[in-house]
Amino acid sequence: MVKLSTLKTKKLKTIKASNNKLVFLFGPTSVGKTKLLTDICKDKFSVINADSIQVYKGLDIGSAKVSSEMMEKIPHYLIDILPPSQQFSVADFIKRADEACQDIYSKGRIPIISGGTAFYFKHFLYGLSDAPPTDPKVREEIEKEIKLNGIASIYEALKLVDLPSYNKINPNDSYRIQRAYEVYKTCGKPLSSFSISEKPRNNMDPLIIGLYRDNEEMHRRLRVRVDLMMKEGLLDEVKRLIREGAKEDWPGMQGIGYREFFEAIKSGENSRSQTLAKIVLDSKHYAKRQYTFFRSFKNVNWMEASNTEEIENLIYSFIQDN
RNA sequence: GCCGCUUUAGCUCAGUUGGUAGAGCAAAGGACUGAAAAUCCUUGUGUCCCUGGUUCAAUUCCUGGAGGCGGCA
Repeated sequence: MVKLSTLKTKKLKTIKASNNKLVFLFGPTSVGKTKLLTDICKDKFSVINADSIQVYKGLDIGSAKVSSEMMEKIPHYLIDILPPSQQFSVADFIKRADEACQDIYSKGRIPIISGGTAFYFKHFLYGLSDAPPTDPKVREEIEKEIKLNGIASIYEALKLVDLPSYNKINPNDSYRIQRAYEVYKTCGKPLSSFSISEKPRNNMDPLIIGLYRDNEEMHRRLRVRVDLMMKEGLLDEVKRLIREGAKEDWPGMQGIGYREFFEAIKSGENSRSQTLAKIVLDSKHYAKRQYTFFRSFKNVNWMEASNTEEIENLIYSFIQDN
């Protein structure tokens, strides 16, 4: 880990033309990103984590975080930066990833952004709209309102102030209804009046690599991985977190491999093997959603994940090509 | 061996007072504007266990058989 605090005092230089190359490495959970990174030349690259759960301290086994040996070999950024009780957002990701890139370039290295959170990749590349960030007070108010009158009433309220969003968002999608309504309540402008750029930020020149594997193979890997997590002591990790005060609604606890234990405690009747099966199932569903999102990205070099040599060649020819 | 219940989608089960059937889960596909490991959308033909019978028509009623579960021996 590299400390970023010193960077804050420095003014961030605009990225030079020569300092605009970086690698995106993404793919669904368990496809083999971490394994691949261990094979890549240590001297030229530093890794920026783009995984919304691995940013949290103490969530090691369940999030399949890279080992500390691995982090010593290749510098890693955006890992273990927050306690799991604290909210992290795309905006935080972009800000810190930008800082990390500056630091990496200043050391003559090239950043590899690696992870499975498609939302982070998308907005790291294209940026965010000018819509206001979440105001916890406003969100709390809206949540109260939902409890009182139901999400349908918020949806109807949205119709009056932001018809395009109302039409776009499904009435059951409480998450997006809340966000759209929140934007209006915060700044008085509809969410639909803000747009996202279609061009990469900062003159960025990314090599975009998407990893995939055969479906059967993915399912096999997921099962093996969850078994391995148990052997490595996932249960003890969860017990430790609960002892330390972890609550179901902590942001970090919505991660797969953690939330299932809270579900099990709640229902009171799930056996160990049922909980494990649920973790595997949730992971499969997640991997599927990740594929769907990543597949919508443009200019992706889709590579079979076991094809290590070809992927390395691709990366090396990219950084040599000036 | 006898008695009762049961056999319908990959799984758990509804249902058809006789006109060839539908939920949940799974599976497959999709969306994604500061919580994204989140949130949400779309997609259901399956010898209705087998065999005869009654009927214009049987997955449904009746006979016989097979599998499962329970009880009594």
